Amino acid sequence: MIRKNLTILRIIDELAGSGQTGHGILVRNFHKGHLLIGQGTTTTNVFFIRSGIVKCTFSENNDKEYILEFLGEGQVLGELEAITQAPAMSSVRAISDLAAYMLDGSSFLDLLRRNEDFNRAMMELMAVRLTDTAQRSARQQLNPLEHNLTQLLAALEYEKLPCTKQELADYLGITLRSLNRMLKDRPAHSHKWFSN
Amino acid sequence: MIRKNLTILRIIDELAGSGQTGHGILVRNFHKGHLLIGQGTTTTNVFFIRSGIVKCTFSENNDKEYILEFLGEGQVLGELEAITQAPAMSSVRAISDLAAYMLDGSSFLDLLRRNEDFNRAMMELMAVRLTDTAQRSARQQLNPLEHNLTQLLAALEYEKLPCTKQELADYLGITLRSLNRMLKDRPAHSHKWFSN
DNA sequence: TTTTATTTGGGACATTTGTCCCACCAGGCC
DNA sequence: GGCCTGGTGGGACAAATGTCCCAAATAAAA
Repeated sequence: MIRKNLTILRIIDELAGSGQTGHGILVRNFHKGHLLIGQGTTTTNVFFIRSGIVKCTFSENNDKEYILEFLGEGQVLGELEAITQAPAMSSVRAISDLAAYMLDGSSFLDLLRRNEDFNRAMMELMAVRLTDTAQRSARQQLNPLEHNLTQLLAALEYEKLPCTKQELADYLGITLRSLNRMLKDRPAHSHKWFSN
Repeated sequence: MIRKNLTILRIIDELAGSGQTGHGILVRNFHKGHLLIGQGTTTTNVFFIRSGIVKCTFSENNDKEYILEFLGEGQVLGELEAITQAPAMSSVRAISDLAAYMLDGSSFLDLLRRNEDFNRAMMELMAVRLTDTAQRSARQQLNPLEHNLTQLLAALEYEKLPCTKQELADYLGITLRSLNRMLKDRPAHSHKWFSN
């Protein structure tokens, strides 16, 4: 549900600590709600989450928005844009206070080229993301909402994701109204997941 | 619509031709309908399409199936499984006669490690696939079907994809009945896209 | 050619989902 | 307190989608 990647985090931790320059890796803090990347804009930075959670969203008619994924500890932001040299495909916003490493795109590409372990780790990260993204997309189409909702609620029970109902609906790709309806008609389940 | 990647194809073409061994790269032909990778099975091979088209599908209750993407010239199959060492996340089936390069997983990983150009090209390929997959997923949720259908038909007009209506429906994540309905109620458009 | 599947096209009805609208509650602010 | 704003919960109706079922056209097999 909330994607993480401790391998990458460990590598970056070490790199940031070593050498005087820390390989151009900075540490920055952002407060909840801060927009790290705006869909369609040209970002030059790559981030690595130390702590906190962000949501990646995509919108088209800009009235509705779809949540692609929630990223947590060790996850990378802006790599796709750095690699393809294209404007950001999605927006990324902190939904909790955030601590992250930050470095510019060219340094990131350098790292990819020179550090074999890092290269390997990024390759795996992208492969996993790709399978996860594809699977979620497929499941969302194949199963009735009822089923997807059940899965989601189960995942949320121990992930304490600080998000609103609207965000849950956006994640499921449905309207808030539909979400409420399903929660209501749900057999005697405790939806006390909203610990926020 | 049909993903391709000439850069990769060029690299593999050269590799396959050089050296006596051709770096362990074989050329194989498959006929339409052949299953190259079965969801859930453990594949050890990686393929590079020389010509022809395949469809990648995912199914859960195995009665319905969702089409993740159509891959053509230069595209790679089985890389995700080789990289993550996990069983195949989707099935891949030829929907036209096919010619492809083939090599085993460990050779592929070697290539990734030793050949910088190849590494770079694969990195880009995965990044592009990731953005495309995510975007398609998002669009499918955000827009009404009517809109998605229009897009799809437009793409098909010059891509002459040899697939059935059922497959189109599977790609859109809807039932065949729904697809027919939309095609019928469609303003005076010529859906003569079925040149097959 | 006859027979058998596969593919395609659609009617009728049940279900699901969206849209519009209203109401309640809690926290921050004047 | 009163006043806003954002999050929440749900009624009523319209629109979209699925399910079941049947029929014609086309392709494949005998």
